Amino acid sequence: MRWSQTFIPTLKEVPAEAEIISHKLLLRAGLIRKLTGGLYTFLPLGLRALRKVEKIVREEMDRAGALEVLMPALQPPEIWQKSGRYETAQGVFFKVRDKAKKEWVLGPTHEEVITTLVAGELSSYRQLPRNFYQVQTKFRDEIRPRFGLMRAKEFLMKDAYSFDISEDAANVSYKKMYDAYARIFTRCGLKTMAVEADTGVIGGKFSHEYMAPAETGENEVAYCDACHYAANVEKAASRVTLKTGTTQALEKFATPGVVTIEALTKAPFNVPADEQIKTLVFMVEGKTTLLLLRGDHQLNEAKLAGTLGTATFRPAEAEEIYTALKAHPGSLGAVGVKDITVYADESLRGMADATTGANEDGFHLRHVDVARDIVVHTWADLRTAAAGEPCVNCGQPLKIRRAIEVGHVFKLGTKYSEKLGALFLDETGKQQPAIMGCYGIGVTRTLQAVIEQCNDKDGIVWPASVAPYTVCITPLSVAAESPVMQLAVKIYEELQAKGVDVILDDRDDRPGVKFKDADLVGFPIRIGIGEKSLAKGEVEIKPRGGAMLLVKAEEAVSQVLGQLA
RNA sequence: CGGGGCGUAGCGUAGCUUGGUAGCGCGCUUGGUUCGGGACCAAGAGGUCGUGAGUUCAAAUCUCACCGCCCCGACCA
Repeated sequence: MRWSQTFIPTLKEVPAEAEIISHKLLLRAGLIRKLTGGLYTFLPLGLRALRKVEKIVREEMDRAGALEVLMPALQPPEIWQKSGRYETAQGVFFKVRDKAKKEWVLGPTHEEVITTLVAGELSSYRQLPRNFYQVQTKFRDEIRPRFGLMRAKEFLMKDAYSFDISEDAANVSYKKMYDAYARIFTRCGLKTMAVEADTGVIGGKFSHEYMAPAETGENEVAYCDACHYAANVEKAASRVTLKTGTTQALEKFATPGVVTIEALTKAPFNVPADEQIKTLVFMVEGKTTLLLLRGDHQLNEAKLAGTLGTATFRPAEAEEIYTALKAHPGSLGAVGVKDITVYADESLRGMADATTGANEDGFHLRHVDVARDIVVHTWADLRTAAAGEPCVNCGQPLKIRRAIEVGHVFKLGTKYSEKLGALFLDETGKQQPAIMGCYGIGVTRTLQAVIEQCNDKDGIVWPASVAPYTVCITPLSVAAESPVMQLAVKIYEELQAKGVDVILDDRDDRPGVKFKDADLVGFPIRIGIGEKSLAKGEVEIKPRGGAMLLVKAEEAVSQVLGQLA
């Protein structure tokens, strides 16, 4: 491609709408343009890079034995009613109506469609396992689209769905996808880590997320360098360091005006936060519920949802709290509480000599022995793991870093196959629901994650595998009869003949403009051809972010091919 | 939806407090000089100042409503 014949609208200045580096570079390098919030047009260069990510995804999915299909983006609400997600996924749908006023939904995901297909087409264990995938536009009415392609209303996703006859077989399918994902991201030049994840509203038994570490990521990952434990903080566990003390008689003491953990740590009380019990009041499906945590710990709502088996809960209002405990927040406790369900975090098990609210405004209790003084209905892991806490596996301190979720693999089980009738006959002639897995990669998000990880002060530094063009030839004179341009065209044609994606910057611009643009867009290799070096029979080969190499003109093509190999 | 910020030419912005001819840089057009890291000179084109009401002799500027965008939180690939 000749630069003058394509469309690469680079920007010197950063559009005000962009906050993070990858979003700025997507706009500045002329890869995308915004139509409106959360909706973007891919320009020729951006589309080329996107297609390269897609190609890698397809190759690895095919290699893993998945079969490509293409499902409708427009879906009937009936299948969502069948699965039960018409209600639970309510918030994400874009809905449309046809001429007859019938409602349709734009697909946010395709479990319902694929399971309906399989229900009709597969009926014997002999036909399984099967794994279908597609690369398709998804529509989600995101609460808050942001960061360009990172979270958009419409985005390109690779989704795959596996169907198996047994748990063991399903685990094999899961592992295949898990491994394929690692290869996909590695080939895209993206550093990722697979972490244990919460399954959320999709449901299912377990899942892993592929996380691309980046300061601007929307997720936090807890991980251990010593044993390679890694989990989304929504899911991450840490070991408990037991705080025990001597058991003495309960004692109520006055704490006028003290309504925070923090205040109680100060003089004259001096009670360390990790010796306090934090009492939270939640309304769980309409029922008042107490949650107990150590004073220095934070509630993890994803874990709470998992423990409760429902996501229908909220912090109680002030009046509800007073009605239940006859005290206001800051003086709450669970000592002596009856008739209210109490959930306690594991870190409190066996705790003694603790301090907690007395359920009387202005008073706390000390010398609390949890086992002796509090009736706990359910013990569970309810706290958010924090950096420095001991790893559940090996006890070494956990670290926490931010990351971008680029892929997610789920072991689903039979939730959808049962509801939508994806049943098969086993060897004994017995009807069984297929065991499913589902697997997603945000293709557009992956592209942006690559840019977020691969850039410097001058622009993008593309991995060759996903660069829109791998080589940019920059002749400093573009007059057709000039030796510089003639050599440029010759090298251009030779590289094209070798199947290299090459762009020839034939614009009649000053060298500085061309160099800056090439750096901004970030082509992996730039071949500079100017009169000075050509006088010595040499051309410049400049890897993006690497050192320039002077080579004989006739060796340029083989040099470049060697570098790309 | 809650909290915060912002809408002025394709992009980045000044002007708004204290109402009175809409300004600058980049980009764009034409001509000339330049030509190895975002050139220079000259002449131009381009604006319903987000929209609608209101106050006023007069509104980018003051008031109200609405719309849109960005950031923080809940959601997710």
